Amino acid sequence: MSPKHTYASRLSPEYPLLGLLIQQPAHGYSLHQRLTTDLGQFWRISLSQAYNILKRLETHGFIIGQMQEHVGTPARRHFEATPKGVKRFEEWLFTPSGSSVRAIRVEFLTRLYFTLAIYKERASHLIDEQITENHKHLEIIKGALDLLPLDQTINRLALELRVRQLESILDWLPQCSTALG
Amino acid sequence: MSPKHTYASRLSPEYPLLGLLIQQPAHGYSLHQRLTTDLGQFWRISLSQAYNILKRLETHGFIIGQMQEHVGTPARRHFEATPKGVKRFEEWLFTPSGSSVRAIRVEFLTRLYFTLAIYKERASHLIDEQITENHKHLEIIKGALDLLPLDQTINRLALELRVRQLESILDWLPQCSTALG
DNA sequence: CCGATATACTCACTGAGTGACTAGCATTAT
DNA sequence: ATAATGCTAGTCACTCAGTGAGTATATCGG
Repeated sequence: MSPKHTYASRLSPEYPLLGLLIQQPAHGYSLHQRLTTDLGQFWRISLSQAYNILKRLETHGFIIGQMQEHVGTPARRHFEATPKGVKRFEEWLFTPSGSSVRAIRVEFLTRLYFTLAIYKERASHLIDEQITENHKHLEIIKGALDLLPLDQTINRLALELRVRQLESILDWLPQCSTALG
Repeated sequence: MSPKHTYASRLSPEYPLLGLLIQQPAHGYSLHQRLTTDLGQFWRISLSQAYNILKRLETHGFIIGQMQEHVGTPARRHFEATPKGVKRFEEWLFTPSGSSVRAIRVEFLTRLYFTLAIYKERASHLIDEQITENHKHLEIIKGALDLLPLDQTINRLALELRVRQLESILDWLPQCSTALG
């Protein structure tokens, strides 16, 4: 009955949606609105995709939805997270973000948002953790670049770009601390 | 018979695969190997995904594959691009890359690789075009940042990161010109 | 009363990406 | 000699990502 595998990567839009639902139960439409206003600079999903994800979260038992017979408005389903859903969300929230550029932009910022909202005292630790993680990652990339033959022009350019990107992230991360106070 | 829509975005792995096939016909396995060695720092797809894409390219008529009865080795299919496939690839190659971070890392570098390999004289134009495109994009992001209320903490952080990322790309782009000589 | 816009959601689809599986051949270790 | 390992070559069935068209009601200005 229940799906065998659940592939959803840590960057999946299912996590911000689940997190918002934990903060406040809602129906699909308003949930999507909250996502596009509160996290709109790094989460942009269509309304229908939001509904797709809600459907999946429900079949996995992470949320439950019930019809709300509010007279005068179109029928709508009110969703809230189950304990299982809360557990899933918190497990995600407490596992370190990847250090790829995309992971920082999307995964780390999302985790920072919810950490600030729910577990504010952990936020500064989250940032520090990410800084050391990125330093490590930067060294690895630099090492790979050293090993790459000089005639691998395009691959070298790609790595040099990643080095610059990671350095600029490391410049930016301390700025996140200003969001704490 | 033929599919109604073809959504494949400009960042789709179908383009590097198609491009490599145009350069040199091959069977799936060796094609995948070429991708992971020649473009491996920005294209990482699994073998089965490569086969998925080859299958799609074939049903769309962009490539054709025929069994190769080479005795002594397992049966394998030899693919080559059709004129329709070449047309599709070149249309993609000549439309400007997006200026998102991901588009630069993946789409622009891929286009640069094939431009250097096939139309070397266009490469410097490609780079200049991308530089002006990114300058424009940077101004747009900066404008959006100015308009964003100060209390939109997370969204502002996201935009500030994008500004830094775009600036570091603009530092990096001139370096690509060294690949020309 | 009419049309535009906002609310609220469904459906069918293409495309991205994974992981388990099959199978032949070659090399290496025992 | 043979058993184990690993490379070559590919298939299959699946989940997840994301789009676009379509449905239907409510609200509000003119």
